[in-house]
Amino acid sequence: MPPQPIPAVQAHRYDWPMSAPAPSARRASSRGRIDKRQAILQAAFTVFAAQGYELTSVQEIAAEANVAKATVYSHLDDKEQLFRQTMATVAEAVLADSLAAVDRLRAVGDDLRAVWEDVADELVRVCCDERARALRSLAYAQVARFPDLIADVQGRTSVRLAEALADRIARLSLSGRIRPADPTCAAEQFLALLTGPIETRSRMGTREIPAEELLVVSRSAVDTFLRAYAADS
Amino acid sequence: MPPQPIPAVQAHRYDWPMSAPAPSARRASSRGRIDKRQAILQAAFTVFAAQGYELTSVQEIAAEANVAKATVYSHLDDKEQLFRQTMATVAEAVLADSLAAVDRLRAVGDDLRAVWEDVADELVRVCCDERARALRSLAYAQVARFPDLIADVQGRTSVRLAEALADRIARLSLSGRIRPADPTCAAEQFLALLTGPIETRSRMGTREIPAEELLVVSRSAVDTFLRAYAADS
Amino acid sequence: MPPQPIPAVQAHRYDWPMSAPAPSARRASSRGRIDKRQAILQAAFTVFAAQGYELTSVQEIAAEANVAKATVYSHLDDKEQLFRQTMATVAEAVLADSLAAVDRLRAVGDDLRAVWEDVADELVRVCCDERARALRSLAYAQVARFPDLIADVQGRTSVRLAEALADRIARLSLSGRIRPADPTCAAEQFLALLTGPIETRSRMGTREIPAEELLVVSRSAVDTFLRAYAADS
Amino acid sequence: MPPQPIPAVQAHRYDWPMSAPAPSARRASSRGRIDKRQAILQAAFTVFAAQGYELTSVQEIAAEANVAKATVYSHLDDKEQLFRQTMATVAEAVLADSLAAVDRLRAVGDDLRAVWEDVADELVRVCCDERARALRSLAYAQVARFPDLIADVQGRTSVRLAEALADRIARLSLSGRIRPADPTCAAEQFLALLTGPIETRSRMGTREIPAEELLVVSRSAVDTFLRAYAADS
DNA sequence: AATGAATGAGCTTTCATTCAT
DNA sequence: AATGAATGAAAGCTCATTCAT
Repeated sequence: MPPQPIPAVQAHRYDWPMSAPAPSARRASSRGRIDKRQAILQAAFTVFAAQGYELTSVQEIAAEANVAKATVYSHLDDKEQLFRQTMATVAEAVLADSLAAVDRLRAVGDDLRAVWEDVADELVRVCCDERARALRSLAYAQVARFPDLIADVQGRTSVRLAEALADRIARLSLSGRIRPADPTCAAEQFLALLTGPIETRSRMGTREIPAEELLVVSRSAVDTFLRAYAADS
Repeated sequence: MPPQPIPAVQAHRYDWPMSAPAPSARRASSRGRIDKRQAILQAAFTVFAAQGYELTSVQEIAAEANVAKATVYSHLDDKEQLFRQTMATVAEAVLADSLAAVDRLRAVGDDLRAVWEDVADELVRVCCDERARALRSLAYAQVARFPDLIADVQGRTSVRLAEALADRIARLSLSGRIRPADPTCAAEQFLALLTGPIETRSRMGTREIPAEELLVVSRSAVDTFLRAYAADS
Repeated sequence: MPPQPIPAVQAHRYDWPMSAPAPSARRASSRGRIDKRQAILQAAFTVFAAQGYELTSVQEIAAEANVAKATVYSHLDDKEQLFRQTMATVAEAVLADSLAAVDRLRAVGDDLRAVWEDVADELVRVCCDERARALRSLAYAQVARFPDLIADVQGRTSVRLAEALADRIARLSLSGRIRPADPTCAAEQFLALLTGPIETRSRMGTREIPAEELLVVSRSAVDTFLRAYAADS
Repeated sequence: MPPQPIPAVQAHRYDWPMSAPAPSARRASSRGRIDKRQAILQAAFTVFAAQGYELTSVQEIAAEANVAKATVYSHLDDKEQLFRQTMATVAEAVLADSLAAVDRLRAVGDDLRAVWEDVADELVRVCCDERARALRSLAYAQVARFPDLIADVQGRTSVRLAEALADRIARLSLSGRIRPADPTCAAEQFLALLTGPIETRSRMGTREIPAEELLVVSRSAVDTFLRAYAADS
């Protein structure tokens, strides 16, 4: 009888691009080791996202990554480090996508509303993304166990996102498209108008939000935001 | 040597009023049993709030409630029910406070802004309340384990709160103080403007928000809300 | 929430006649107490028989007897005494029935075989009786826990039955119907021929033996017994 | 201070030969694992036999096998499987011995009685064997908890033994040494004549039967059996 | 470097038993 | 006498982690 035949977890699998070093820079064996570490981290996020931190055993992660349990420990110190590394890696990836959405505000044409709607739609897409939702959910869930982790994850995501958005708003303010106001506060409110209703309506990810409902939320957010912050034309 | 000398948990203690039946309605012994059940639920919330569901052992709850572990099991079926009952009870209490805040919108005087600021301040107080924060946090954290619980808790708190708020907004709309708009959407946005920034700034409750910062958030929320929804005077 | 609402056990219920004292000999209240003790013992045997000693909780017995758990303890010292008393009481009842069957050998007519077949059938009936089977089964099952109990139960049943049977055989031997042989040994063998195959075929009571199969066993036992022990006519 | 200093169980220790695979067929490490599994099963039988299923804790089995409790669980799924595997393994071993005894009937010389006495003595030896007794006793005792186990154990022991014996009787019948009769019934009765009195006299294993008493039982069984079944010479 | 095997520590849950009313 | 309530003690089981191969 094989000792622990853990079945593979039924869940989304998350693969993300790594900032891969140049292939020639490292020997093949070293490369293989990095690949395995990579595989373990991805497996870890897949399983953590599906089951949460506590309900996930290291055994399950090892099975998902097709390695032995001890191999996981040879790459990451313990379950805590495994979790932290996983979260950091995913947070980085989510942030990149979010920033890309905000960057669309760098080129604002005549139609101010159109651009904001575009950004809002894109951010909604990122917010509803399984990966982003799982990331937030995991971070929130572990506040009691790893109180510092939340700052870390939020620092890498919401905060930097809000800052980037505030930058755009400041520029729009200078160019007279947005009325004079604290850009940080405005950015914070825009994100709140967008994500707040979505979190509520999705019941923290346990309910699927229909596309048209998402659109309503997105449009309403932009509408309220522009009513409050658009410069009087 | 007592076998399990669990030290008392260092944490806030939460006592909430129960909808107490008339004292004469029950015999003393029955009353005593209810009191003990009450004590167990309060102890449970105290410890759960401080440590989270998984890190909390039933033993610790028993110690906090000054009863034997088996006594806990004689009142609540198992750890899961203990958690659910605790959450339900606290959610009810939080909801009552929130609704009281919103009720202030029933009597709106000349100064529309003044009333909304009053409501906002009161809701912020409830939002930053340790008890409410812990409730949300615990619910979020257990999405993976008890997916239905989140709907239950949100149903008893955010959703009913938003409905009550929407009712007020609808009346204000009819009386011409708020411009015609979907009251549900408006209520949802008002709450998002209030709680979103607070959750972010408090780092999900791991950081204390200074009073003046809270005031800024509250005032900004009202300002944006009224800019977007106040009837053109 | 009532603490332990144990559902009644789905099982045969065993009521047996008690050697009732004369009604006038005791006060009514005392009579009630005896009745309750009686009810507890019967309930105990019902539940023990259905579930075995270990899987039966005192709570279940109390529920079956419609009394509180503590009441059981006020009548019987502890679970062990409860079990022993129950077993002794039932053993007495079973023995009475068995002895009645053997008594039919007191009046042997011309047809020796007919009488033995009658006795065999009657004993088979007692052997397959749920009550007798449960008694043996419970005693066997607790050899490890109560090693002396088995002697007690066997002493009150098989041994005294074998003795009674040996008495009859001795008389038949004297009267020339049975060949000279050790009556004890003969009695023992007759019972073995009867009960051995039945225990095996019933898989210790887990399988129902069809009536015709029982008849075969019974007839075969008598046949073999008479071939070995009937006097040469 | 070790937390669980379980003392070793005072009891017979049962080692039985395993159908060992060729040593070269497996790697040393795998061999080691099998050895340990073997040790655990033997320890389990030792402790189960001494204390019964319910009074035996997995902890005690682990101690007897000189492994940690968790190691037991890594080899066998849970206490139930541990018990079933143990019983199956021992049943197989007991059966082998019993069949060997019956095989002596393949070569019947002139003296029919002598062969049967030889077989009877050998079977009595197997029946009184601590190991066989414990096996039956454990199976009987767990009828309530594992109703199917009894069929399994009896299937592997009594039933197959009776069949083998019936085969021999059939051949003896064909060769005219045993009178024409149902061989199955005859086999069943022979075993009943042998084991019935022994179980009764040994008080289900709680009393040691003196050697001369065993001889009486054995001789009487053969005598009665041959009187009933030997062909008229 | 990778892994099979083993383990220490801990947690949930049950239950016989006692005690105050 | 009867009972609701409370509890001490123990058992089954899991899992993160280590170590020899």
